[in-house]
Order: sequence, then structure tokens, then C-alpha cells
Amino acid sequence: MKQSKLFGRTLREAPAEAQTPGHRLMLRAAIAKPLAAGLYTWLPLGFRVQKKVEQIIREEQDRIGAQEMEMPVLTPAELWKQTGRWDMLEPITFRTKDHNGREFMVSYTHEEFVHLHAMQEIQSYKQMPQIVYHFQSKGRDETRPRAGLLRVREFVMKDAYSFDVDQAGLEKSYAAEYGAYERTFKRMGLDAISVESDTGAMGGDVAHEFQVLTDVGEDRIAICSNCDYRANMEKATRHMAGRSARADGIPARTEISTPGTQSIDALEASLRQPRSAFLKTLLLRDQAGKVVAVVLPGDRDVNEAKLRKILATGEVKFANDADFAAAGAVPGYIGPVGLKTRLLVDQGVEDRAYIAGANKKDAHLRDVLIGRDFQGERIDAADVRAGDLCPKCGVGTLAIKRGVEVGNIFAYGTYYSEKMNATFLSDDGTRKPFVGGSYGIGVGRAVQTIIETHYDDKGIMWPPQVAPYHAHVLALPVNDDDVRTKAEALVSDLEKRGVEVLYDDRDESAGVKFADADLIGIPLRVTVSKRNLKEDALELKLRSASDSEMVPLAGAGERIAEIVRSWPR
RNA sequence: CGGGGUGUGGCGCAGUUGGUAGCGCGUCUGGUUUGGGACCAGAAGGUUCGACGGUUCGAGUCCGUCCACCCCGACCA
Repeated sequence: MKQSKLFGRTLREAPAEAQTPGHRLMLRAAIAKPLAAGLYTWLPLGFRVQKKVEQIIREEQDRIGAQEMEMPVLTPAELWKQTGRWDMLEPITFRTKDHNGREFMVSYTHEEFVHLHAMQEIQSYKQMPQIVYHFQSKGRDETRPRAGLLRVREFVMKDAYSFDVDQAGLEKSYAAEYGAYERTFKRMGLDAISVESDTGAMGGDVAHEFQVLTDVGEDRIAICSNCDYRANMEKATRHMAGRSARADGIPARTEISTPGTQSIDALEASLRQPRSAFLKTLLLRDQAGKVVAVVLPGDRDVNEAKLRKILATGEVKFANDADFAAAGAVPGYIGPVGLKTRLLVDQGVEDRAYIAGANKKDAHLRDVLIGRDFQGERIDAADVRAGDLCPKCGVGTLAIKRGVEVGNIFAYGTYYSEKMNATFLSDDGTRKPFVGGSYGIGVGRAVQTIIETHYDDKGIMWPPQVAPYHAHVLALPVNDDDVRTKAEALVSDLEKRGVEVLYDDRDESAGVKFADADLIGIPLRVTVSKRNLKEDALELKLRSASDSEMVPLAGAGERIAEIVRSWPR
């Protein structure tokens, strides 16, 4: 490919909108460009990377016996309504109607539709296990797209779906996908770790995310310093040290005057007590409007994902004024004592004296003790934080790191098949619902994550397996007949040998060509120059290396092909 | 959705107390160059400054409304 003809040019300065290193490089190197917020066009260089990433995913899915197919982007409303997801997904999906008024959703995911097909194609237990997958565009009306391709509103996802006869079969399929994911990410140069994740509003218990740890990630991951425990913050728990019985001798609660202190911050400042001396009480309402109070230690934050799961609701909001009145609470001075509502108490609340809101304006209570002054259901509803004890080994401490979720695997069992009455004929002659799982990888997000983790101050450093080209041939200067002739002969020789070549035939100065080569980041740079040709030689330089190597012109094609063949695939 | 920020040639930016738009890079032409973002000369490029409305003799500059984009948070398999 002649660079003079390449659709896409490099930028010396990145557009102001780009913040993360990978996003800036992606724009500067003409990998992908925005069309609108969260909508990106792959330019030719980036599209080649995307296709290579897809191919790796495809090979690893095929290896475990999964079969590729394709389902439409536009999906009819009826099935979504059958599983209850039409309404649930309303705020985050794109919808349209055909000219007859029939409703469609731009595919958010395809569980409903793959189950429909499974009912048609799989009739007997003898036909299972089955895994099918496709690469398809997904539409998600994210309220906040961010960081280039890391969070977008339309993206290609590989999603695979497994169908088994029972839970044991599902576990095998799940394990097969787990293994495929480990190989897939490794092959594309991503150091992804699996972490336990929340299953969200989709039911089921087992789910893992594959996370690449990097500061630009938007997920927070708790990692044990001692064992292999790793979990998304939405799911992470902590080991509770045994509660000491320090409840004896605590005096009866007394009211104290605290005018104008409506927050933990204000209390901390005016009473000169640590945050942990207070109880934080939140009045919340679920999707159905039911009100519940959650009591936490003053130094802990509520984890909404955990709370949603406990309340079995899709949404948790702060209560309104009427809810406060009904519960007998006063905003800013709410506390668990005497509260007329369901009370959930985080496990972090200890058997000791706390200062809590008095449910009266300008007043708090001192020496409030759980079990004596109020009762509640014990739950785990707080975020873990760095330094907490690991829930698995009880010895190590948790660190919190940021990660990009490049893939996830999810065992949902019969969640969909039961709602859809998607069944097969079992070996005992009865009809049973399919037991399934789904397995996703965001292709574009993976590509940008590769950049975010493979660059230096000069540009991208593509892992060879996913690089847009293998070799970047630079002719210096291109208007020298000898240089041009020999460079073109080399390019054609390399292409015959199956080496993918980007040939910089532009009439640019050496500085521009070297800088662009570094920026675009093709793994092997081959310089054909007047200077080198005096010695009948070429210069080879790996993007990842600091040194270069001179090789004789004769046989250079074979030498380069050999290097390319030695790379991982 | 809450908070903050930014909209001026393709990209990065400047634009004084309101007076009719400029710089660098890039692009085009000619020439000199050719191993780390070259040099000289000339030129094009803004439906006139995100949009609409207002104040004013006069608005890129002031006021209002809206839109777009970015960041933090919320949300989100």
C-alpha cells in the first residue's frame, strides 16, 4: 500500500477533545475519527486492526467449537416485551418504527433472538451443547460516551451464546469460553485479568469480566495483595473482623444540639470527631416507589449496584420530601432511631456508640447503639476501599485499581428460556428450558485498549499480531531513481512473500517520515536510503527496539519475511 | 441527568476598553533540499467567528435562549 494514496493522514497535534493517550494517538495516527459523540468511523489503518482483532476472536471461538452466524441489527419489539426488557432498556436504547408503525430496537444484545432460533434449530438434548456467535453492531444510547472508543454509542461486539441441557453442561461451556477468552486477549496483546462481576439486572449468579488494568479505565477493581481474589467494586466484599462486644457500659442515648450541620462533613468539622464516629442514613426509593432506609458507618459510601441487587430493583433513587415526611425523618438530620420505614444496616456498623441524626431539625443523638436503640436487617451495601481485608483469604488487603472491561462472560441459566418458553425434548421425554450463557467482547474497545497499553512518547507500538501492516518501508528520498526503484522492488518482493507492507513513497523529508512511522507504530521499519544503498544495505528497526540493524540488500526480502514469520500470531 | 469547561480556515491557538479577523502547522504553485517533523518566493482557504434573537451607528467581543463537543460524577453487563 502506497502511503501517498492512504485515505487518512497523520496530525502533528491532537484535536483538543482527546484526553487519554490512546485516544490522542488514535486520532493523530488516523486510526478512527468521530462522526458525532460516541459514533466513530474506522479509517483504513484502524479498520485493518479491527479485522485482525476480529479474526483472533473468531479463531478462538471456532477452536472451542462455536459456530459463527449473524443476526440483524434491527430487532422487533415483541420478543423484548416477552422477557420484560423492552421497558427495562427504554432509557438506554435507540428505537424506531417502520412505516406500518411496528416497533424496533437497534440491537442492544441478542439473547431473545438467539433463543428464538434455538427453539427452531435445537429440538433434542442430543443436539447440545451448542455455542453460536456473531459480530454485530450494538446500539446503546449512553448518556455519556467518553474517551474515544472506550465508551461509544454504536460498536461491534462479538457475542456468543451457549445452550446446554443442564447446569453442569452450562458450567462446561462457561469454562470453555473462559479459556477461549484467556487465549484471545493474550493473542491480541492485552494483559486481561478476570474478575468477579455483578450480573446486573439480568439475573444469574456467575459472571466474570475480563479487565485490562490501566488508569484510563472507568471500572474499579478490588485486588487482593495475598490471594487470587479480584472483583469489580460493584461486587467486591470484605472480610469482617470479629465484632468485639464493646456494648457494655454505653450510657443511654442523649440528644445534642447541632444547628446547621446537615452532612457528615459538617459534623466532622463542628464536633471534631472522625467520620467513623457517625452513622450515615440514606432514605432511598426503588423503581416501584418503595422506600427504604440504609444505615452505614459515616466513613463508608453506599454501593448502588449491591443495593439494587438486595432490593431486586432496576433503579435506586434518593427519596423525595414526601417520603421523608412519611418516614418521620428530617433531611439533614435523619437517623435510624424511630424511623418509620424498612431499615437496612450495613455490616460495617459495629456494636458501639455512634452519633446519628435525631430525626429532628438541628439535633443529633449521641450514644446510639444498634440492637438497643434501633433494629435493622444486616446487609452488605457499602463500597470496599483500599486496605480492607480480603473476603477470600482474610489475610491480604485489597487494593483498588482502574480497569477497562474488554469482555465478559455470563451464565444466566434459564432466565430467558423460561420467560420465552424456549424448551427442548430431554432424554426423559419431558420438555426442559435451555440452560444458557452469553459471552461478549467489545472489538473497538479492545483496539483502543491495545493502544492505551502499547505506546511511547513518539506514538503507537502495535503488537505484531494486530498491527495494520507488518512492515513500513521508507524511501529516502523518494525522488532518487535508484532509491525508488530498489524500494519498489523490495515492496513487491515482500508482498509476494505475504508480508503486509505500508510503503512511504511520499515526497517528504526524512524527519517527517521517521516521525510518522513512529506515530503509526508498524512493528518493523525498513529504510531504503541513498546512504544505505552506497553499502548495498537496508536498515531494519523494530518499533519496540531502540537499536537498528543493517542488512545486505540481497536477500533482504527473505530476511524480513523470516522476521515476520517469527512473530506470534 | 447533576456539576464544570469549550465552540474563531483541515488541526492547534490569538483576538485589547465593541470599529468590520490574525498567527503557527497543514494545503497548492515554482525553486533549492533530503537520515529525525527543511528553506526561499508566491498563493488559496473563514457561506465572517456553533445557531437564533437582542442591545448598538457598529458585535468574534455585551445580553438572552438554544445546540454541539469535552471533563468529573450518576447511569450503563
